[in-house]
Amino acid sequence: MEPYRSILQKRGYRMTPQRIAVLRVMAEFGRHMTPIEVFQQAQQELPGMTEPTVYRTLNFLSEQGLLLAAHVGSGQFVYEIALRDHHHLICRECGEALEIGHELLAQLYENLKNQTGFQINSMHVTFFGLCPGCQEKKPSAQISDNSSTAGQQSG
Amino acid sequence: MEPYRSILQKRGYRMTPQRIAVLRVMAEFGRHMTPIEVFQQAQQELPGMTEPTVYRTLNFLSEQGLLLAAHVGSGQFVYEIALRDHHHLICRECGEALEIGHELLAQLYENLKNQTGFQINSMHVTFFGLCPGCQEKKPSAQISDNSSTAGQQSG
DNA sequence: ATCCTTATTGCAACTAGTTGCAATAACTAA
DNA sequence: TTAGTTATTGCAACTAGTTGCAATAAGGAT
Ligand SMILES: [Mn+2]
Ligand SMILES: [Mn+2]
Ligand SMILES: [Zn+2]
Ligand SMILES: [Zn+2]
Repeated sequence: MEPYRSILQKRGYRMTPQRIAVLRVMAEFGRHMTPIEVFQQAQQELPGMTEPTVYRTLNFLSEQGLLLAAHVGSGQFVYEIALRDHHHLICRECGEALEIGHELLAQLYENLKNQTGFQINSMHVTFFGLCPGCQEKKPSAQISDNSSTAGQQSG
Repeated sequence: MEPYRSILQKRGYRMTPQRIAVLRVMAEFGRHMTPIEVFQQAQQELPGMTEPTVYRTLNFLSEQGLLLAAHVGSGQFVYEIALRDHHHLICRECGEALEIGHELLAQLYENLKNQTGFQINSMHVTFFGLCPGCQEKKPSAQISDNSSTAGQQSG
């Protein structure tokens, strides 16, 4: 926990029991968690803790790079402890999820840098589509109906 | 509006005054809008319309590919009429936003298909980073502090 | 050890978004 | 046209997430 403390202090922020509780929970579980889940767990670590503080803490720690945030599926926000840069592929049909390393996006980010000047640093992107299994079941609605007026599904 | 109607009907859904109102608003404004904005505008088109219906309609039309959804900045969901496939680059520092065509991501999606089998169809992805201007002001915190424990900011 | 500055919290009230369910009304088919 | 099926809506209650502000306490300095 002390490394986290020094990171924050160097930037003029403070380490608090509430932030420790959240970091502890995130480190212990090591997976995507909703704010509500974090709140429930953090309350066990630190009984007095309130909901607004959890939301603010999750947001703050994400900004500081200690946590990763992501939208998965139905627009719910989830968080996880930041250890390795990675991204996610999720099947719109069955929900199957796959984790991929950042290497696969490195070239894209470099191209974007060259063509737009933007230095992209999104290290936890979620892509949606169809998993191999669900592609078979669906007769690839690629060109058939959408083409005229509409584009494609959301991201 | 009739083309939209036939798209939905072919899939077993119905065109309603509420859906027409939302589509009208989205087509008229032609930009990213929050659900609340859409609600206020749609109410003018169709006075009786309620909030839950707007949320459900936005979600439904996104699933059907008639609208695009995206998360921009502070986790707020925005929608826009689906005309052309595109993505967004947003500066974390000053908020500057840039639109890019899908061609820039096509190669990535092809690589993902080859390496994972997933057929990605996210046609409205938002990437965060630093615009050219803000890169100068910030001494590129690339390696300096984050490296040991933490990863990078959220996406 | 004590004081001081101000980042951070808790509270309470608020806004945003979701859900179950009965009533409504598109569309289909006679 | 009319009747029937059921997708969709409105309502109301609910859950999720945000915000202003005064009270608290972390960490630097003495
Ligand atoms: Mn993840
Ligand atoms: Mn857009
Ligand atoms: Zn699948
Ligand atoms: Zn900028």
